[in-house]
Amino acid sequence: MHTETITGLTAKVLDIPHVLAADQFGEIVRGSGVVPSEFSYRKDEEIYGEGEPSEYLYQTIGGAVRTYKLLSDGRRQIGAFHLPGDVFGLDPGLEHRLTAEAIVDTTVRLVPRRSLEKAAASNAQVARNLWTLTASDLRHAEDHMLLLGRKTAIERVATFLLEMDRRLAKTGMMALPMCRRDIGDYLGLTLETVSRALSQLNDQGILMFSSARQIALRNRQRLTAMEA
Amino acid sequence: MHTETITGLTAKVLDIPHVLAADQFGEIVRGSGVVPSEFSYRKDEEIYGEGEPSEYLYQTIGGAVRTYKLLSDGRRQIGAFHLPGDVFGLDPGLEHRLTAEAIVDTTVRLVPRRSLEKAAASNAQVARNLWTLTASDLRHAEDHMLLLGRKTAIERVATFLLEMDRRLAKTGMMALPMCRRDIGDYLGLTLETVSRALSQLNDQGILMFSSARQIALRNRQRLTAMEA
DNA sequence: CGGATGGTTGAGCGCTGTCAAGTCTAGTGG
DNA sequence: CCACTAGACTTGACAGCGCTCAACCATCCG
Repeated sequence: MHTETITGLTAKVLDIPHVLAADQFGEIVRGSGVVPSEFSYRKDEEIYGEGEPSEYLYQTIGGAVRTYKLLSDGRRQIGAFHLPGDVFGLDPGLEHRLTAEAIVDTTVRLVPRRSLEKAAASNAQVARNLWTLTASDLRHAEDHMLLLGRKTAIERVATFLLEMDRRLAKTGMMALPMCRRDIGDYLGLTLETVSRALSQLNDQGILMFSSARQIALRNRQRLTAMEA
Repeated sequence: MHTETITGLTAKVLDIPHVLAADQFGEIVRGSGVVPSEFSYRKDEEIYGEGEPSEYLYQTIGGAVRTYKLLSDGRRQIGAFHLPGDVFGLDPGLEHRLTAEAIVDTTVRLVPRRSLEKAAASNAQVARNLWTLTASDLRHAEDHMLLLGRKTAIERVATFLLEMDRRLAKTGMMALPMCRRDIGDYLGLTLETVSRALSQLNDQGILMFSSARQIALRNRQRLTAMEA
């Protein structure tokens, strides 16, 4: 049964504050009467490209996804990381505005947009959930503009750590799926600057590495004070 | 009659590419059966504050509005400028996520959110228009994240000029309503850096000042090449 | 074991910020 | 009508944060 899986995810989604108060994807899927498919992507595989027709709405089940834009010379800005439970791919135009790639081997659930549009036309709750999902993305983007435009390197990294801690820390320890370059491209920094900031926080005892990507926050209060 | 005013605005709105293909505000208003009120604000007057309950949806009629976020020490990131025809204030949670202020003396049309919510519950077209408005904001925010995270100062200013030229140039000349500090806080730069970039573009013959805020682009092609 | 990928750290530089002085403009009152 | 003032803008000098380039180290996987 799907319900079991969906219910399992609901608890997870509730942990993600930027997805408001409910399992939007589950509600949308149930409201539209469509059975979602599952699909898997290998590490670094493209899920969809910027400019391609937007045909599906996705939910990450396992793994992690980055969505990004490129400048002509290759400079990259990652707009968001999509962790288990997160919904992505909802570009309510005809085309995707960012490229989506699997950061590690990733499984997603997906439903055709066409059936969502159809359901939204007659089911106000589905329409509202779709709107709320877009609004969540907007909220994140607004916060991220403040970070990119006005925060210093150490403040950006502090904000990033708190965001990831909130979203994927289970046992006080977080396992980052992305490399330093991805973090840099998310924060508008170089990978070296990210590395230096993390080392500095380690030296100050604010975090502890068990490996480069296994990080435990040891003092969230000081980190919160640093994010400005 | 309202229709006259609304029709007058429609032509204007069509000039703004990030508002898609229609006068969303007008359609929403008509679909909800509410008569919008008008209200005026003086230069630098606050329209709503971050964290306040979001009670109205606004459309700029005359003047200009900035929406921004602040860090605790006063650093400011302007998320968007709202020029005549633009809709703002649509934060689909309970609270506004940014502060809105009039940049110059400004007149807005406004409708209560409550009546929109009500209309959206039964009128799918109203719901879709609200969603589309939020999606337009998201698209702008995604583009702006790329600018803030990855573009150089001169590229940011070039992008800004092309955006403003597109949105408010009438006779090949644009009259900027905002000061250099506002531009800097929009582009993640200081006002001095903005001023230097504009001077440089002037020296290169890419633009021409008739006064500090009256600017004519003389070579859009070179400017487009500079925005990366 | 050896190579590849990812991460850390150092040295030096450059872009943009800071601080400051000077100019221009618009608005105000004499 | 003009002097005065305040705010906005420009420009210069200098400094510093974060980038570039480079070397080295760690980990993973064949």
